[in-house]
Amino acid sequence: MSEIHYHEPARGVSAVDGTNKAKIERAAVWLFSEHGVDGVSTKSIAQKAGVSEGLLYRYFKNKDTLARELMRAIHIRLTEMIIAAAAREEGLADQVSFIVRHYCEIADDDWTLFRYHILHLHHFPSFSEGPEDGSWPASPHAAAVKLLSSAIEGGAIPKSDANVLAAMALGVVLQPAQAKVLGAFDGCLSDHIAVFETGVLAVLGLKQEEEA
Amino acid sequence: MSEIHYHEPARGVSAVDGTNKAKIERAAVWLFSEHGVDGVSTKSIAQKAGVSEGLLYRYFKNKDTLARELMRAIHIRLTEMIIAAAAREEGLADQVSFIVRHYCEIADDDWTLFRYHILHLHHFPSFSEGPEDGSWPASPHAAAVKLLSSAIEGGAIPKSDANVLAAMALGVVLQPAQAKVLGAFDGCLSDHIAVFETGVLAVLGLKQEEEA
DNA sequence: TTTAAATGAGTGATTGCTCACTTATTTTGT
DNA sequence: ACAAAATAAGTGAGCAATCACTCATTTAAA
Repeated sequence: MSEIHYHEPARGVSAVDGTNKAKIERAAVWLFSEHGVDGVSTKSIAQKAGVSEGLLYRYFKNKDTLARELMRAIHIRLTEMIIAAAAREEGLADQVSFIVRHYCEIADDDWTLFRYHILHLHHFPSFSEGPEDGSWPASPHAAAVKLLSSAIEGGAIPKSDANVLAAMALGVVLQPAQAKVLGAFDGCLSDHIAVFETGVLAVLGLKQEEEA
Repeated sequence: MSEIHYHEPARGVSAVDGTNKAKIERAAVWLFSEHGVDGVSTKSIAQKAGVSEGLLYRYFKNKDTLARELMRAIHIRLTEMIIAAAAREEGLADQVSFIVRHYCEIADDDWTLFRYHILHLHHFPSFSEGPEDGSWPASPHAAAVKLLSSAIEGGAIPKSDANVLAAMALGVVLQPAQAKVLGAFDGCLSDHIAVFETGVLAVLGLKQEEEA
Protein backbone atom coordinates (compact mmCIF):
# COMPACT_ATOMS: atom_id res chain seq x y z
CA MET A 1 0.00 0.00 0.00
CA SER A 2 3.01 2.24 0.32
CA GLU A 3 1.49 4.88 2.55
CA ILE A 4 2.93 8.32 2.64
CA HIS A 5 3.02 9.10 6.29
CA TYR A 6 0.72 11.97 7.02
CA HIS A 7 1.81 12.73 10.51
CA GLU A 8 -1.32 13.53 12.47
CA PRO A 9 -0.53 16.92 13.92
CA ALA A 10 -1.22 17.93 17.48
CA ARG A 11 -4.71 17.17 18.64
CA GLY A 12 -7.38 19.81 19.03
CA VAL A 13 -6.65 22.67 21.33
CA SER A 14 -5.02 21.49 24.56
CA ALA A 15 -7.19 18.41 24.61
CA VAL A 16 -6.02 16.75 27.79
CA ASP A 17 -4.07 19.50 29.52
CA GLY A 18 -4.93 20.65 33.01
CA THR A 19 -3.13 23.99 33.00
CA ASN A 20 -5.02 27.21 33.46
CA LYS A 21 -4.16 28.24 29.93
CA ALA A 22 -5.77 25.04 28.67
CA LYS A 23 -8.83 25.60 30.85
CA ILE A 24 -9.22 29.06 29.37
CA GLU A 25 -8.89 27.72 25.84
CA ARG A 26 -11.44 24.97 26.40
CA ALA A 27 -13.91 27.38 27.96
CA ALA A 28 -13.37 29.92 25.20
CA VAL A 29 -13.74 27.49 22.31
CA TRP A 30 -16.94 26.14 23.78
CA LEU A 31 -18.48 29.56 24.33
CA PHE A 32 -17.25 30.96 21.00
CA SER A 33 -18.65 27.99 19.11
CA GLU A 34 -22.00 28.41 20.83
CA HIS A 35 -22.47 32.20 20.78
CA GLY A 36 -19.85 33.58 18.43
CA VAL A 37 -16.89 35.76 19.39
CA ASP A 38 -18.92 38.93 19.82
CA GLY A 39 -21.54 37.09 21.85
CA VAL A 40 -19.11 36.03 24.56
CA SER A 41 -17.69 38.26 27.30
CA THR A 42 -14.25 37.85 28.83
CA LYS A 43 -16.02 37.57 32.16
CA SER A 44 -18.02 34.56 31.02
CA ILE A 45 -14.91 32.85 29.68
CA ALA A 46 -13.10 33.31 32.99
CA GLN A 47 -16.13 32.10 34.89
CA LYS A 48 -16.50 28.94 32.81
CA ALA A 49 -12.77 28.28 33.02
CA GLY A 50 -12.81 28.78 36.77
CA VAL A 51 -10.13 31.47 36.78
CA SER A 52 -10.06 35.22 37.25
CA GLU A 53 -10.75 37.55 34.36
CA GLY A 54 -7.33 39.15 34.58
CA LEU A 55 -5.60 35.84 33.96
CA LEU A 56 -6.84 35.75 30.38
CA TYR A 57 -4.56 38.66 29.66
CA ARG A 58 -1.47 36.89 30.95
CA TYR A 59 -1.83 34.22 28.26
CA PHE A 60 -3.49 36.18 25.47
CA LYS A 61 -2.99 39.75 24.34
CA ASN A 62 -6.72 40.32 24.05
CA LYS A 63 -9.99 38.55 23.35
CA ASP A 64 -9.60 38.69 19.59
CA THR A 65 -6.16 37.08 19.73
CA LEU A 66 -7.54 34.23 21.81
CA ALA A 67 -10.38 33.72 19.35
CA ARG A 68 -8.01 33.89 16.39
CA GLU A 69 -5.46 31.43 17.78
CA LEU A 70 -8.18 28.87 18.39
CA MET A 71 -9.52 29.31 14.87
CA ARG A 72 -6.04 29.14 13.43
CA ALA A 73 -5.38 25.80 15.11
CA ILE A 74 -8.26 23.99 13.42
CA HIS A 75 -7.95 25.93 10.18
CA ILE A 76 -4.34 25.02 9.48
CA ARG A 77 -4.89 21.46 10.66
CA LEU A 78 -7.59 20.97 8.01
CA THR A 79 -5.63 22.84 5.36
CA GLU A 80 -2.43 20.87 5.89
CA MET A 81 -4.36 17.62 5.83
CA ILE A 82 -5.61 18.43 2.34
CA ILE A 83 -2.15 19.52 1.25
CA ALA A 84 -0.87 16.17 2.50
CA ALA A 85 -3.55 14.45 0.44
CA ALA A 86 -2.46 16.33 -2.65
CA ALA A 87 1.07 15.02 -2.14
CA ARG A 88 -0.07 11.40 -2.39
CA GLU A 89 0.47 9.67 -5.69
CA GLU A 90 -2.01 6.80 -5.62
CA GLY A 91 -4.53 8.55 -7.81
CA LEU A 92 -7.46 10.88 -7.31
CA ALA A 93 -9.79 8.30 -5.77
CA ASP A 94 -7.19 7.63 -3.09
CA GLN A 95 -6.83 11.33 -2.40
CA VAL A 96 -10.58 11.73 -2.04
CA SER A 97 -10.75 8.78 0.31
CA PHE A 98 -7.89 10.20 2.36
CA ILE A 99 -9.48 13.62 2.68
CA VAL A 100 -12.95 12.37 3.53
CA ARG A 101 -11.66 10.02 6.20
CA HIS A 102 -9.31 12.49 7.84
CA TYR A 103 -11.75 15.33 7.64
CA CYS A 104 -14.34 13.33 9.55
CA GLU A 105 -11.76 12.17 12.07
CA ILE A 106 -10.48 15.66 12.75
CA ALA A 107 -14.04 16.84 13.26
CA ASP A 108 -14.91 13.99 15.59
CA ASP A 109 -11.63 14.34 17.47
CA ASP A 110 -12.50 17.82 18.72
CA TRP A 111 -16.08 18.47 17.79
CA THR A 112 -16.36 21.72 19.72
CA LEU A 113 -13.37 23.22 17.95
CA PHE A 114 -14.68 21.96 14.63
CA ARG A 115 -18.06 23.51 15.26
CA TYR A 116 -16.31 26.78 16.02
CA HIS A 117 -14.57 26.50 12.65
CA ILE A 118 -17.60 25.69 10.57
CA LEU A 119 -19.87 28.28 12.17
CA HIS A 120 -17.55 31.20 12.75
CA LEU A 121 -14.74 31.06 10.23
CA HIS A 122 -16.24 34.07 8.48
CA HIS A 123 -15.51 36.16 11.56
CA PHE A 124 -11.87 36.13 10.42
CA PRO A 125 -11.86 37.19 6.78
CA SER A 126 -8.09 36.81 6.60
CA PHE A 127 -8.43 33.05 6.98
CA SER A 128 -10.53 32.62 3.86
CA GLU A 129 -8.62 34.99 1.67
CA GLY A 130 -6.67 33.48 -1.17
CA PRO A 131 -3.01 32.52 -0.67
CA GLU A 132 -1.01 35.55 0.27
CA ASP A 133 1.70 35.24 -2.35
CA GLY A 134 -0.26 32.95 -4.62
CA SER A 135 1.91 29.92 -3.97
CA TRP A 136 0.69 28.26 -0.80
CA PRO A 137 -2.95 27.38 -0.17
CA ALA A 138 -4.09 29.14 2.99
CA SER A 139 -7.44 27.41 3.42
CA PRO A 140 -9.02 24.01 2.90
CA HIS A 141 -10.85 25.40 -0.10
CA ALA A 142 -7.70 26.77 -1.70
CA ALA A 143 -5.90 23.49 -1.07
CA ALA A 144 -8.74 21.54 -2.66
CA VAL A 145 -8.72 23.83 -5.67
CA LYS A 146 -5.01 23.19 -6.12
CA LEU A 147 -5.50 19.44 -5.85
CA LEU A 148 -8.31 19.40 -8.40
CA SER A 149 -6.45 21.69 -10.76
CA SER A 150 -3.67 19.12 -10.88
CA ALA A 151 -6.20 16.36 -11.46
CA ILE A 152 -7.69 18.30 -14.36
CA GLU A 153 -4.28 19.04 -15.78
CA GLY A 154 -3.39 15.36 -15.53
CA GLY A 155 -6.56 14.34 -17.30
CA ALA A 156 -8.09 12.48 -14.37
CA ILE A 157 -11.06 14.80 -14.52
CA PRO A 158 -12.72 16.47 -17.52
CA LYS A 159 -11.82 20.13 -17.88
CA SER A 160 -13.99 22.34 -15.68
CA ASP A 161 -13.92 25.20 -13.20
CA ALA A 162 -11.75 23.87 -10.37
CA ASN A 163 -12.98 26.59 -8.02
CA VAL A 164 -16.62 25.56 -8.34
CA LEU A 165 -15.85 21.86 -8.49
CA ALA A 166 -13.81 22.01 -5.29
CA ALA A 167 -16.62 23.79 -3.49
CA MET A 168 -19.17 21.22 -4.68
CA ALA A 169 -16.99 18.32 -3.60
CA LEU A 170 -16.29 19.85 -0.21
CA GLY A 171 -19.97 20.59 0.16
CA VAL A 172 -20.81 16.89 0.04
CA VAL A 173 -19.01 16.49 3.36
CA LEU A 174 -19.27 19.98 4.82
CA GLN A 175 -23.01 20.39 4.55
CA PRO A 176 -23.78 17.17 6.45
CA ALA A 177 -21.26 18.40 9.00
CA GLN A 178 -23.11 21.69 9.26
CA ALA A 179 -26.43 19.88 9.47
CA LYS A 180 -25.07 17.85 12.35
CA VAL A 181 -23.78 20.99 14.02
CA LEU A 182 -27.29 22.43 13.80
CA GLY A 183 -28.72 19.29 15.31
CA ALA A 184 -30.14 17.61 12.21
CA PHE A 185 -28.68 14.25 13.15
CA ASP A 186 -26.61 12.43 15.76
CA GLY A 187 -23.74 10.01 15.81
CA CYS A 188 -20.28 11.00 14.68
CA LEU A 189 -19.30 12.15 11.20
CA SER A 190 -17.06 9.12 10.67
CA ASP A 191 -20.14 6.90 10.62
CA HIS A 192 -20.85 8.19 7.12
CA ILE A 193 -17.41 8.12 5.57
CA ALA A 194 -18.40 5.57 2.94
CA VAL A 195 -21.45 7.53 1.80
CA PHE A 196 -19.47 10.77 1.66
CA GLU A 197 -16.76 9.15 -0.40
CA THR A 198 -19.25 7.80 -2.92
CA GLY A 199 -20.90 11.20 -3.10
CA VAL A 200 -17.68 13.13 -3.67
CA LEU A 201 -16.54 10.73 -6.39
CA ALA A 202 -19.92 11.07 -8.07
CA VAL A 203 -19.70 14.86 -8.03
CA LEU A 204 -16.25 14.65 -9.57
CA GLY A 205 -17.70 12.48 -12.33
CA LEU A 206 -15.90 9.29 -11.32
CA LYS A 207 -17.75 6.02 -11.00
CA GLN A 208 -16.49 4.30 -7.89
CA GLU A 209 -13.76 1.65 -8.50
CA GLU A 210 -12.96 3.14 -11.89
CA GLU A 211 -9.65 4.91 -12.51
CA ALA A 212 -7.00 2.24 -11.81
CA MET B 1 -44.77 21.17 -19.92
CA SER B 2 -47.75 21.60 -17.61
CA GLU B 3 -46.08 23.79 -15.04
CA ILE B 4 -47.39 23.95 -11.55
CA HIS B 5 -47.30 27.62 -10.80
CA TYR B 6 -44.87 28.31 -8.02
CA HIS B 7 -45.79 31.88 -7.33
CA GLU B 8 -42.56 33.70 -6.62
CA PRO B 9 -43.19 35.30 -3.26
CA ALA B 10 -42.36 38.84 -2.36
CA ARG B 11 -38.83 39.88 -3.18
CA GLY B 12 -36.11 40.19 -0.60
CA VAL B 13 -36.66 42.52 2.30
CA SER B 14 -38.17 45.80 1.15
CA ALA B 15 -36.13 45.74 -2.02
CA VAL B 16 -37.20 48.98 -3.63
CA ASP B 17 -39.03 50.76 -0.85
CA GLY B 18 -38.05 54.24 0.25
CA THR B 19 -39.79 54.31 3.62
CA ASN B 20 -37.80 54.71 6.80
CA LYS B 21 -38.72 51.23 7.87
CA ALA B 22 -37.24 49.89 4.64
CA LYS B 23 -34.13 52.00 5.10
CA ILE B 24 -33.67 50.52 8.56
CA GLU B 25 -34.12 46.99 7.25
CA ARG B 26 -31.65 47.46 4.42
CA ALA B 27 -29.06 48.97 6.74
CA ALA B 28 -29.61 46.23 9.30
CA VAL B 29 -29.40 43.31 6.89
CA TRP B 30 -26.20 44.67 5.44
CA LEU B 31 -24.54 45.21 8.81
CA PHE B 32 -25.81 41.94 10.26
CA SER B 33 -24.57 39.97 7.27
CA GLU B 34 -21.16 41.60 7.57
CA HIS B 35 -20.57 41.58 11.33
CA GLY B 36 -23.22 39.31 12.82
CA VAL B 37 -26.08 40.37 15.06
CA ASP B 38 -23.94 40.76 18.17
CA GLY B 39 -21.32 42.69 16.22
CA VAL B 40 -23.71 45.47 15.24
CA SER B 41 -24.98 48.26 17.48
CA THR B 42 -28.37 49.88 17.18
CA LYS B 43 -26.54 53.16 16.85
CA SER B 44 -24.66 51.96 13.77
CA ILE B 45 -27.87 50.71 12.17
CA ALA B 46 -29.56 54.06 12.67
CA GLN B 47 -26.51 55.86 11.37
CA LYS B 48 -26.30 53.76 8.21
CA ALA B 49 -30.04 54.08 7.66
CA GLY B 50 -29.88 57.83 8.15
CA VAL B 51 -32.49 57.94 10.89
CA SER B 52 -32.46 58.42 14.62
CA GLU B 53 -31.78 55.53 16.94
CA GLY B 54 -35.13 55.85 18.66
CA LEU B 55 -36.96 55.25 15.40
CA LEU B 56 -35.82 51.64 15.30
CA TYR B 57 -38.01 50.97 18.30
CA ARG B 58 -41.11 52.32 16.65
CA TYR B 59 -40.93 49.66 13.95
CA PHE B 60 -39.29 46.81 15.89
CA LYS B 61 -39.69 45.72 19.48
CA ASN B 62 -35.96 45.34 19.93
CA LYS B 63 -32.76 44.54 18.05
CA ASP B 64 -33.25 40.80 18.22
CA THR B 65 -36.74 41.04 16.74
CA LEU B 66 -35.39 43.06 13.85
CA ALA B 67 -32.64 40.50 13.26
CA ARG B 68 -35.09 37.61 13.53
CA GLU B 69 -37.67 39.08 11.15
CA LEU B 70 -35.03 39.58 8.49
CA MET B 71 -33.77 36.03 8.92
CA ARG B 72 -37.31 34.69 8.87
CA ALA B 73 -38.02 36.37 5.54
CA ILE B 74 -35.26 34.58 3.64
CA HIS B 75 -35.61 31.36 5.63
CA ILE B 76 -39.27 30.77 4.84
CA ARG B 77 -38.79 31.90 1.27
CA LEU B 78 -36.21 29.16 0.71
CA THR B 79 -38.19 26.59 2.67
CA GLU B 80 -41.42 27.20 0.80
CA MET B 81 -39.61 27.05 -2.50
CA ILE B 82 -38.46 23.53 -1.70
CA ILE B 83 -41.92 22.57 -0.49
CA ALA B 84 -43.26 23.83 -3.81
CA ALA B 85 -40.70 21.66 -5.59
CA ALA B 86 -41.85 18.62 -3.64
CA ALA B 87 -45.40 19.23 -4.84
CA ARG B 88 -44.39 18.91 -8.49
CA GLU B 89 -45.08 15.61 -10.19
CA GLU B 90 -42.70 15.58 -13.13
CA GLY B 91 -40.20 13.32 -11.42
CA LEU B 92 -37.19 13.74 -9.21
CA ALA B 93 -34.88 15.19 -11.86
CA ASP B 94 -37.42 17.94 -12.49
CA GLN B 95 -37.63 18.68 -8.78
CA VAL B 96 -33.85 18.91 -8.52
CA SER B 97 -33.72 21.23 -11.48
CA PHE B 98 -36.45 23.38 -9.99
CA ILE B 99 -34.73 23.69 -6.62
CA VAL B 100 -31.28 24.42 -8.00
CA ARG B 101 -32.56 27.10 -10.33
CA HIS B 102 -34.78 28.85 -7.82
CA TYR B 103 -32.23 28.59 -5.04
CA CYS B 104 -29.67 30.40 -7.16
CA GLU B 105 -32.19 32.99 -8.25
CA ILE B 106 -33.34 33.74 -4.74
CA ALA B 107 -29.73 34.14 -3.67
CA ASP B 108 -28.88 36.42 -6.58
CA ASP B 109 -32.09 38.41 -6.13
CA ASP B 110 -31.06 39.67 -2.70
CA TRP B 111 -27.48 38.64 -2.16
CA THR B 112 -27.05 40.59 1.07
CA LEU B 113 -30.04 38.93 2.68
CA PHE B 114 -28.88 35.56 1.40
CA ARG B 115 -25.41 36.09 2.85
CA TYR B 116 -27.03 36.93 6.15
CA HIS B 117 -28.90 33.62 5.97
CA ILE B 118 -25.97 31.42 5.07
CA LEU B 119 -23.57 32.98 7.56
CA HIS B 120 -25.77 33.66 10.55
CA LEU B 121 -28.67 31.23 10.53
CA HIS B 122 -27.11 29.45 13.49
CA HIS B 123 -27.68 32.57 15.59
CA PHE B 124 -31.34 31.55 15.69
CA PRO B 125 -31.44 27.92 16.79
CA SER B 126 -35.22 27.84 16.53
CA PHE B 127 -34.99 28.19 12.75
CA SER B 128 -33.01 24.99 12.28
CA GLU B 129 -34.92 22.88 14.72
CA GLY B 130 -37.03 20.10 13.29
CA PRO B 131 -40.70 20.70 12.46
CA GLU B 132 -42.55 21.70 15.58
CA ASP B 133 -45.34 19.15 15.38
CA GLY B 134 -43.51 16.82 13.02
CA SER B 135 -45.78 17.55 10.08
CA TRP B 136 -44.51 20.64 8.34
CA PRO B 137 -40.90 21.16 7.36
CA ALA B 138 -39.61 24.30 9.03
CA SER B 139 -36.31 24.60 7.21
CA PRO B 140 -34.85 24.02 3.76
CA HIS B 141 -33.07 20.97 5.12
CA ALA B 142 -36.21 19.48 6.60
CA ALA B 143 -38.11 20.14 3.38
CA ALA B 144 -35.39 18.45 1.35
CA VAL B 145 -35.43 15.45 3.67
CA LYS B 146 -39.17 15.11 3.17
CA LEU B 147 -38.80 15.34 -0.59
CA LEU B 148 -36.07 12.70 -0.72
CA SER B 149 -37.93 10.42 1.67
CA SER B 150 -40.80 10.37 -0.79
CA ALA B 151 -38.40 9.68 -3.64
CA ILE B 152 -36.93 6.74 -1.73
CA GLU B 153 -40.37 5.45 -0.86
CA GLY B 154 -41.38 5.70 -4.50
CA GLY B 155 -38.29 3.81 -5.60
CA ALA B 156 -36.75 6.69 -7.57
CA ILE B 157 -33.69 6.45 -5.32
CA PRO B 158 -32.09 3.42 -3.68
CA LYS B 159 -32.86 3.09 0.00
CA SER B 160 -30.56 5.24 2.11
CA ASP B 161 -30.43 7.76 4.96
CA ALA B 162 -32.55 10.64 3.66
CA ASN B 163 -31.16 12.98 6.31
CA VAL B 164 -27.57 12.54 5.17
CA LEU B 165 -28.47 12.38 1.50
CA ALA B 166 -30.39 15.65 1.70
CA ALA B 167 -27.47 17.36 3.36
CA MET B 168 -25.05 16.08 0.72
CA ALA B 169 -27.29 17.19 -2.12
CA LEU B 170 -27.83 20.62 -0.60
CA GLY B 171 -24.10 20.88 0.00
CA VAL B 172 -23.40 20.69 -3.71
CA VAL B 173 -25.10 24.08 -4.08
CA LEU B 174 -24.67 25.56 -0.61
CA GLN B 175 -20.92 25.16 -0.34
CA PRO B 176 -20.21 27.01 -3.59
CA ALA B 177 -22.60 29.65 -2.29
CA GLN B 178 -20.63 29.89 0.93
CA ALA B 179 -17.36 29.97 -1.00
CA LYS B 180 -18.70 32.87 -3.03
CA VAL B 181 -19.83 34.63 0.15
CA LEU B 182 -16.29 34.30 1.47
CA GLY B 183 -14.92 35.74 -1.73
CA ALA B 184 -13.66 32.58 -3.43
CA PHE B 185 -15.20 33.54 -6.75
CA ASP B 186 -17.23 36.19 -8.52
CA GLY B 187 -20.16 36.31 -10.83
CA CYS B 188 -23.63 35.30 -9.72
CA LEU B 189 -24.67 31.87 -8.52
CA SER B 190 -27.03 31.39 -11.45
CA ASP B 191 -24.03 31.22 -13.78
CA HIS B 192 -23.41 27.71 -12.47
CA ILE B 193 -26.90 26.27 -12.43
CA ALA B 194 -26.08 23.58 -14.98
CA VAL B 195 -23.01 22.35 -13.09
CA PHE B 196 -24.89 22.32 -9.80
CA GLU B 197 -27.72 20.33 -11.31
CA THR B 198 -25.35 17.71 -12.71
CA GLY B 199 -23.60 17.50 -9.37
CA VAL B 200 -26.77 17.05 -7.34
CA LEU B 201 -28.08 14.35 -9.68
CA ALA B 202 -24.74 12.56 -9.41
CA VAL B 203 -24.84 12.64 -5.62
CA LEU B 204 -28.33 11.22 -5.70
CA GLY B 205 -27.06 8.40 -7.89
CA LEU B 206 -28.96 9.44 -11.01
CA LYS B 207 -27.22 9.66 -14.35
CA GLN B 208 -28.44 12.79 -16.08
CA GLU B 209 -31.28 12.24 -18.59
CA GLU B 210 -32.16 8.89 -17.04
CA GLU B 211 -35.41 8.39 -15.14
CA ALA B 212 -38.09 9.10 -17.73
C1' DT C 1 14.42 36.08 48.82
C1' DT C 2 13.25 36.44 44.13
C1' DT C 3 10.30 35.58 40.52
C1' DA C 4 6.22 34.13 38.43
C1' DA C 5 1.15 33.16 38.73
C1' DA C 6 -3.17 34.73 39.86
C1' DT C 7 -6.55 37.90 41.65
C1' DG C 8 -10.67 41.17 41.32
C1' DA C 9 -11.98 45.85 42.11
C1' DG C 10 -11.81 49.65 39.17
C1' DT C 11 -11.44 52.32 34.45
C1' DG C 12 -13.57 54.78 30.64
C1' DA C 13 -16.12 53.48 26.72
C1' DT C 14 -20.08 51.42 24.72
C1' DT C 15 -24.26 48.77 24.91
C1' DG C 16 -29.57 48.32 24.10
C1' DC C 17 -33.23 50.86 25.14
C1' DT C 18 -36.50 54.74 27.08
C1' DC C 19 -38.94 58.87 27.08
C1' DA C 20 -40.01 63.68 27.15
C1' DC C 21 -40.15 66.32 23.35
C1' DT C 22 -40.54 68.39 18.42
C1' DT C 23 -42.18 68.12 13.80
C1' DA C 24 -45.21 66.44 10.25
C1' DT C 25 -49.55 64.57 8.74
C1' DT C 26 -54.37 63.67 9.05
C1' DT C 27 -58.96 64.52 10.88
C1' DT C 28 -62.43 67.41 12.45
C1' DG C 29 -65.37 71.69 13.21
C1' DT C 30 -67.10 75.68 11.11
C1' DA D 1 -61.63 76.63 2.21
C1' DC D 2 -59.26 77.29 6.66
C1' DA D 3 -57.77 76.85 11.13
C1' DA D 4 -57.92 74.05 15.27
C1' DA D 5 -57.39 69.73 17.30
C1' DA D 6 -55.77 65.08 17.31
C1' DT D 7 -52.77 61.60 15.91
C1' DA D 8 -48.59 59.74 13.99
C1' DA D 9 -43.66 60.02 12.84
C1' DG D 10 -39.31 61.15 14.24
C1' DT D 11 -35.62 62.92 17.46
C1' DG D 12 -31.56 62.55 20.61
C1' DA D 13 -29.99 63.23 25.30
C1' DG D 14 -29.71 60.24 28.95
C1' DC D 15 -30.04 55.73 31.78
C1' DA D 16 -28.46 51.55 33.96
C1' DA D 17 -25.94 47.72 32.58
C1' DT D 18 -22.26 45.67 30.50
C1' DC D 19 -18.07 45.71 27.81
C1' DA D 20 -12.78 44.75 27.20
C1' DC D 21 -9.04 45.66 29.64
C1' DT D 22 -5.56 47.42 33.56
C1' DC D 23 -2.98 47.26 37.69
C1' DA D 24 -1.90 47.37 42.51
C1' DT D 25 -1.93 43.63 45.37
C1' DT D 26 -1.79 38.88 47.15
C1' DT D 27 -0.53 33.95 46.74
C1' DA D 28 2.42 30.29 45.31
C1' DA D 29 6.54 28.30 43.45
C1' DA D 30 11.67 28.19 42.92
